Amino acid sequence: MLSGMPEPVWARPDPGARRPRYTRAQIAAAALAIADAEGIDAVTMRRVATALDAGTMTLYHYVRSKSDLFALMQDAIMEELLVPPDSLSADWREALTAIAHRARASFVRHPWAVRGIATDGGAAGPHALRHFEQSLAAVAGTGLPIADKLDLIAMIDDYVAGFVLKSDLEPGPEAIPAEAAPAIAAYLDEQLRTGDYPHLTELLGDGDRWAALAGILGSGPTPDERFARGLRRLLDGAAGDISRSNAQSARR
Amino acid sequence: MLSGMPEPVWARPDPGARRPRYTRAQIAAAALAIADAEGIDAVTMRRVATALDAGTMTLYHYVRSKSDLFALMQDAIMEELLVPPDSLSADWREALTAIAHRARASFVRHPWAVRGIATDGGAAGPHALRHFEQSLAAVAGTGLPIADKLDLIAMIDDYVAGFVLKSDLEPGPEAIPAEAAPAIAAYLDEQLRTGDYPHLTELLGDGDRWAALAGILGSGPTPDERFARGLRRLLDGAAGDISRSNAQSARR
DNA sequence: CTACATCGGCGTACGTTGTACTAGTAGTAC
DNA sequence: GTACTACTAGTACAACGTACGCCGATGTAG
Repeated sequence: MLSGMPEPVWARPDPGARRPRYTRAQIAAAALAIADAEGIDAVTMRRVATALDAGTMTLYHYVRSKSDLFALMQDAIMEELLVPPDSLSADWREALTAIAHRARASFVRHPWAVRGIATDGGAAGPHALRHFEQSLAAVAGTGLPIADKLDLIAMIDDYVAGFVLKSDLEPGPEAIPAEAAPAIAAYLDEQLRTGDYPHLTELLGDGDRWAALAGILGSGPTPDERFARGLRRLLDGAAGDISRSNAQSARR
Repeated sequence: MLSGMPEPVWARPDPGARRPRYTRAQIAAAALAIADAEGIDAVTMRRVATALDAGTMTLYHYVRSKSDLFALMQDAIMEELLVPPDSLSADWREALTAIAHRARASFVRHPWAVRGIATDGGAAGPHALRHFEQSLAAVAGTGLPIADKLDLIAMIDDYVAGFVLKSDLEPGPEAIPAEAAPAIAAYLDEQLRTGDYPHLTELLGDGDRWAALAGILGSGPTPDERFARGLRRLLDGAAGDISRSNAQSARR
């Protein structure tokens, strides 16, 4: 992802060079503002150009393609996702927890960024580098061999991405339009009546399945609690491995 | 997601009704074949219609929109992701592990399915229901209260999605075209020279950063091992919670 | 068998998208 | 001033999703 770089190189301008009217950062910021305000689908080349008061094709002197622009936007998100450097705890669990929470918050604020991760390389831009550096700093105190450190970092990143994608962004039953609910309820009843879903049937009971579902979902822990709990479990597991690993290397 | 249903209701055809030439399942299968062979971007309404030997607009008698077709494709994936019913272990850890591994394999085979999760509701189609039922069966033996069961299930789903998205699908350094490598290496060197990346510098050393990076990535555990390890950690954490929970309820 | 009613099939067309091509313009160095 | 070149941008095109509306096949009624 060469294009993840902040600016095209022009430290020594060629003779007769003309100063660009925009920076890549400006363009990314404009695209980001549109995405935040109207959704990622509203980000078209024409739209971004208009927002910048430029001709559409002018953008193509700053980005190679639309996915290039997208990579720029991703990197801007990676900046937002950085933890203020001084606030990073020396304790690796606290530090990783802080990083994870901040990352989740950023991705929830910009849902398209999560979905785009697999499309473009995520580790390319300079701010992604910084994020990685922060993660390295966080796990520095674990005493783990380097491969295990990287593994731990990746695991946290994976967990955050998965949680946001599946738990935070996946539309819940509340997103179902009211007029569609009866049809879905009938469909659910029909499926359950087949007898192929014993556990689901037990879960939802015999009465108003719709109300039962809402009740169960409403009574459980909040997403925040669930996120924290899952993270704690991962860190617990890692801590176990770490103490085992340290005990082993001390024994040697 | 009303449209997740397998067929439009026409048990009692209207007088003079004509029998449809296709089923929604056939259309989904055709779209899926294209997606697998040429990528999700190759799935256009025209392309799918051509594959079915139909006019483009004919599809719109079976699906309301393209995203509707997409939902159908998603549900087809959910079918592939089901564990053969009899092979589900009674041990909750084994059962969840089997489900997770199968899910990962399916998503890796069909990368677009992961990315689409947040776009359309994931829990809508009939096969998604079955997947949920299987998960419920898997955690039946935990003795957990229902809310915690659901939490555990969601946690596994989240982990799988995150791992596939970030670790399996994210293009690694090997995806970088050879001609771009020197430029990126130079950029990396430049960034490191700023001194803002002490841990990263330590990690990559002073010599050929590119080779160092490749060496580290190559020496670590394989993705399969990493997936299994993370899963084990999650389950370890959950097992700890379970034994605590059981001890507490026994004490009462 | 004929006539009718109905709905599946699909050709045409429109607005929108990303972006290739190309010509023009304006800022900088001499 | 002159020349160079990078920046700017208009036009154009292929491909997309899909609204609209006609046609004809097909099952039912008589």
